[in-house]
Amino acid sequence: MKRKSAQARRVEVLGETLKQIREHGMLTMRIADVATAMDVSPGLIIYHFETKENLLAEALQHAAERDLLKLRRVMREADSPATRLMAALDWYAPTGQARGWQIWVDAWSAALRDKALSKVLADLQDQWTKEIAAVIDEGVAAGLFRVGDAHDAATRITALLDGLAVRLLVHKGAFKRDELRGWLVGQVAWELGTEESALRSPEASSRPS
Amino acid sequence: MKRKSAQARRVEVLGETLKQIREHGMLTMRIADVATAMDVSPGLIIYHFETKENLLAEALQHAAERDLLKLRRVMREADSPATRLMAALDWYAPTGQARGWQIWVDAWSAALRDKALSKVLADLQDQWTKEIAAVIDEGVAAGLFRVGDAHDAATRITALLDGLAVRLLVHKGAFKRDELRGWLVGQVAWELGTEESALRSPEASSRPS
DNA sequence: GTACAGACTGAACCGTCATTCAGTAAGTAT
DNA sequence: ATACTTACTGAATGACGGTTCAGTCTGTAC
Repeated sequence: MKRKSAQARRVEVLGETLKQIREHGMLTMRIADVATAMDVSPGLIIYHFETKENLLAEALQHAAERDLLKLRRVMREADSPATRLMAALDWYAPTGQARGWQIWVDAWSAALRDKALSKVLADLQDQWTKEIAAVIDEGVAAGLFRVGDAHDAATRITALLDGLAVRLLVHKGAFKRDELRGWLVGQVAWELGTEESALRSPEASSRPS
Repeated sequence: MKRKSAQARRVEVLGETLKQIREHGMLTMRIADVATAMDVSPGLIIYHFETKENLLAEALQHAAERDLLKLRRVMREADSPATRLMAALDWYAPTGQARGWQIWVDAWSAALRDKALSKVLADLQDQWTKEIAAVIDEGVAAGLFRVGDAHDAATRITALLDGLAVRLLVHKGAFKRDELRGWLVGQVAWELGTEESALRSPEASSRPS
């Protein structure tokens, strides 16, 4: 078998662990499955992570960091506050089988009884909200948005998205994905005192002339 | 030991199961603990419910029915559409240790991999949304509210509440409980085209003269 | 090439439950 | 009283799966 540096192996294990969490759930996922999928022995996982609990915590942390990096990349690619904001929300919103979302719902539940996980989630939420609040502030500074408190508005907007996402996960037929999109646009327009047309689609506002 | 009718015993077991779920989580809760708490043998639980999976599904169903009854009772006690709506939302909102909420977050997570649970949750969500939509319609008929689609508005309002509740569960210090209340009032006022003062507090609108 | 560190194996171990089952006893009908 | 149903016991069972550990192997340093 191939040998790898501890660092590289750990990252590899974390990735496979996240896959297994998505497939089998955070608590019901088995170390043996992670090992099998990597064509490696169960002992190796414990060798690198000590305990399953530890593995899960590090996997979540890893996923959180990955998501935050991705969020920043997504936002960097848009060129105005309005498009940046919508790009972030569109990425956050559940799409397809909502791969990413399942992990966070599992995590919410597990975090109810695990302080370490709870900390990871709280930090993630804070970062997310701050990123969104920053774009809003940017829009306010540019005279595009009007808002009482950017951080509060960011909290409400992302909370609405969380709530709608969960509904869709639990009950696929509750509403359509583009209804969700439309509601989100309406909410943002209201929160930020701007025109829906400025948010409606990436194209619409990236060609303002 | 006391013998009871199967019916009575089942209800008793379901109640204790819900307590154990709140304390230890849906998946990690043990049948032995339910039995011990009831001063009864583990075999009894299986005797009445066949399997743990079955027990959990029935417990959730039981909780859902309990909550719906409670919701209707809460709403019946208020006397105008505005107070009825806010009474429902206030009861739904997480308070104190958010006892009720933990179960539903666990359930969301478990439902990702279990069709039976998923069905229970989907039905519960539908019922909830319909109840809220009905009050909104009532308000519209009375000329108090103005809204595009009552069911959609109800979905958005309850989704926002779900999202905010989860945030509070995960990160207690994210915001204050009365901030949540305030945001909710603002959202409802906007959705329904009414005055915040009509919703602000139960007293305010139950003494309209 | 020799030595060493540290990645890795995989079989065995062991605690933890859900579930089984043979038996007991409390109600009920006759 | 007698027979019968059905709630209930509690010790045994068996599967599952995280963790251990003694030993192997591989890359690297000298």
